[in-house]
Amino acid sequence: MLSLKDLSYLAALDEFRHFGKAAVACHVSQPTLSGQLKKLEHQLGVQLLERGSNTVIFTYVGWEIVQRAKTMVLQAREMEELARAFIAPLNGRLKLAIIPSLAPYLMAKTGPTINAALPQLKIELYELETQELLRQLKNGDIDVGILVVSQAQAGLRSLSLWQETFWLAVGQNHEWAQKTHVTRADLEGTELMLLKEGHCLADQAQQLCQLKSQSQAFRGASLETLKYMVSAGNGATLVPQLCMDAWTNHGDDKIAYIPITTPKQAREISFLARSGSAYWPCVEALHQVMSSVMPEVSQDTHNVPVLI
Amino acid sequence: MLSLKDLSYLAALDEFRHFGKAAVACHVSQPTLSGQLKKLEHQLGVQLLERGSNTVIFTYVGWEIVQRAKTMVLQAREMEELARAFIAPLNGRLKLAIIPSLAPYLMAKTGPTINAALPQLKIELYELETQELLRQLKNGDIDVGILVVSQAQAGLRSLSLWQETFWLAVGQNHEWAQKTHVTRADLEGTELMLLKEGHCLADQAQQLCQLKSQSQAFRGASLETLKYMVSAGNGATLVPQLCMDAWTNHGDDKIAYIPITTPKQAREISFLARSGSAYWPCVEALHQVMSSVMPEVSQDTHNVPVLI
DNA sequence: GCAAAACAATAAATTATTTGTATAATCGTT
DNA sequence: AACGATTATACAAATAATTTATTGTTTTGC
Repeated sequence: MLSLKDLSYLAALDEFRHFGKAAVACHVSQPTLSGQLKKLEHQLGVQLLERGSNTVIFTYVGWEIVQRAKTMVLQAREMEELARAFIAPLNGRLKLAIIPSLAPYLMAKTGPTINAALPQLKIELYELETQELLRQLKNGDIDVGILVVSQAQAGLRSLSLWQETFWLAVGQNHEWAQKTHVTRADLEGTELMLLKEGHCLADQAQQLCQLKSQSQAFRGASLETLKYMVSAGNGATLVPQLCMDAWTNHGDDKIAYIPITTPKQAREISFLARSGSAYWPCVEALHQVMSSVMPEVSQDTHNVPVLI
Repeated sequence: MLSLKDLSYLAALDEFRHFGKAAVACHVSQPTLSGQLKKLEHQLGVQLLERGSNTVIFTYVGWEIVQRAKTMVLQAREMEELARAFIAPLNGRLKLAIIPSLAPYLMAKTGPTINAALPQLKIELYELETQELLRQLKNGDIDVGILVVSQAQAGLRSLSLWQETFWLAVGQNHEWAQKTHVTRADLEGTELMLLKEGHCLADQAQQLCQLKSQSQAFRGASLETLKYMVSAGNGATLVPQLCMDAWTNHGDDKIAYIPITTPKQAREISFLARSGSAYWPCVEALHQVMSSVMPEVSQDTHNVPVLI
C-alpha cells in the first residue's frame, strides 16, 4: 500500500528538484529519500522521474502523481490539525438528549450558566423519550442523556443530578385550588391528565396514584398542552418542579400548584453516558455546572421512595 | 507521520463496526488492526473510538477523521489507477519539438500515419529553434526533439531519421529558372534570401554558399514567407526537400525548384532525447513510424558532407 | 585535459515498525 | 456463576525504513 511518507518525499523532490535538499527538508538522509522514491515507482509500476546527475525531471505521469501527492499530504496535515483542535476535552461536540418533561425547563434554567462555564463545548440537544434515548445512547447516536434512571443499565454509567419533586396543578376554580397541600392518599384513585404513553412522567404519575391502567380520555402531547388544559379548568395534572418554577416565573396565576406531602414525592434525575465514553470528562464538567444551578433539595425529599 | 494503511483500517472499522470483521477485510489479524488503530489515536492525540465488547462507536472527532480517511484512501486508489493507465509505454503523453523549417512539412507528411500506428500516444507538438529546443529538451520541458544535430550533446541520445536534400527555389522569371541543376560552385557568393537568425536553415544555407557573414537585407520569419517572396520574383532561396514537396504538391508552379548537384547537399534530421528518458520506447516507436513514411534517400546523398 | 566537487545510486548494518500467535481481560447473556 | 463474543496485551518473528560509508557519474574549474 502507498505510503503518505513516500508521497511527501515525492512532493519535496518536486519542490527542490534536488534529492539532497529534499531529503534535508524531510529530515531524512539522501539515500532514504532516493530509495523510497524508487520503491514508490516500483509500487506504481511507472517511472516518475528522469534522474540526471544535475537534473530531476518529472515524467508526465510523475507530474500527475505529484500533484495528487501534494493534495494528499496536505489533507493529512489538515487531519492532524483537526485532531489537535479536539485534544482539549471540553472543546468537543457533545450530543445531549433530555427527556421531554425536563428538557425545555432544564435547559432554560441551566443553559446560560453552561455557556458561560464551558464556552468551547458545543452541545447538540435532543429531546427523546426514555426508551429511544437509551437506544440512541447505547448505539452512539447521542453521547449523554439526562433522564430518570429506573435501573442500572448495562454498559452505561450514571451521575445523579437532582431529585425533582412533583406538584399537583389544578385550575383556579378547581375544588382543590385552595388546598395548602395534598397527600399521597388524596391522589390515589384520582383521575389526572397525563402525557402520552412513552413519557416517563406519565408512568411516574400513574405509580403515584396507584392507577392500574391508563383509561384516560385525554393524554397530552406535552406539559405545555396540559398547562392550557388545566388553566381552562379541565381537571388536574402532576407537574415536576422545574416545570412549575418556569410557569410561576411567568406570572401565570390561573393555575394553583399544590405541594404533595406525606410523603413528599420525587423523581431522581441523572446523567447517563456509556461506560467507555470519551466524553466522560465532558459529562462530569457538565454535571458539575448544572448541579451548581439546581435548587437545593429540601431535607424532606432525601430518601423518599424514588419513582421509576 | 500518518499512514494510509492505518487510515484504511479505520475506514474498514467504520464500515463493519467490528474489529474482527474489519481485520478480515483488511487481510490482517484482529490484534494488528486493534494495535494500529490505537497507535493512530495516539498519533492524533484524540480518542477516535469508544470500544465496548459489543459495540464500536466513533467519537465526534473520530467521525470527522474517518470521513477524511475514506476520501484519502480513495484518492490513493485513484492514484494507483492513474499509474496503471500509464504502464503501457505508448499510452503516455509525449512533448515533441521540431525545428520550424521542418515542423509543418514533417507533421503534414507523417501525422496521419503516426495517429494510425500509435493511436494511444498523445503528442504535444512544439515548434522551436535549435538552441531553445536543446535547452527545453535538457530541462524536461519537452521530451523529444527533431532537428539537425551538429554535434553530440551531453546527456542526450540521438536517432537518425533522414537526410534531407536542399533545393534552390527561384521565381519563374529568374535567370536560373530554366536550369536543370546548379552546382555548389554556382551558389558560392550568391545572395540568397534566408530565414531569421536562429533558424538552423539559415546557417546551413550560409555554410553552403560560403558566405562569411549575413549582410542580407531581407530575412524571412518563415519558409512560407520566403515562398511568397520568391514567387514574386524577388531572388532565390534554399529550401529543404520536404518543404519543396509540400509546395509542389499544391500545384504551385510560379516557383522553379532546381536540384543542387556536384555534390548533392543535405542536412541530417535526427531525433534527440535525454539519455535516461522514460519515453525512449516511445521515441523509438515514433522514429520507426516516421522512417517508414520518409522518402527514400537517394544513393547520391549517402556520405555527402553533412551540414550543421 | 585533469583534478575536484557535486550529486545520486548502492551496499551493508542497524533500527523501527508492523504483524501474527497465543493469551488475557471485559462485558453481556444465559 | 459460567459461557460466548469481542477486544486488548505480550512477545516473538518478519518486514520495512533508515543511516553511514562508499561508489559511479557528471559537471565544473583550473
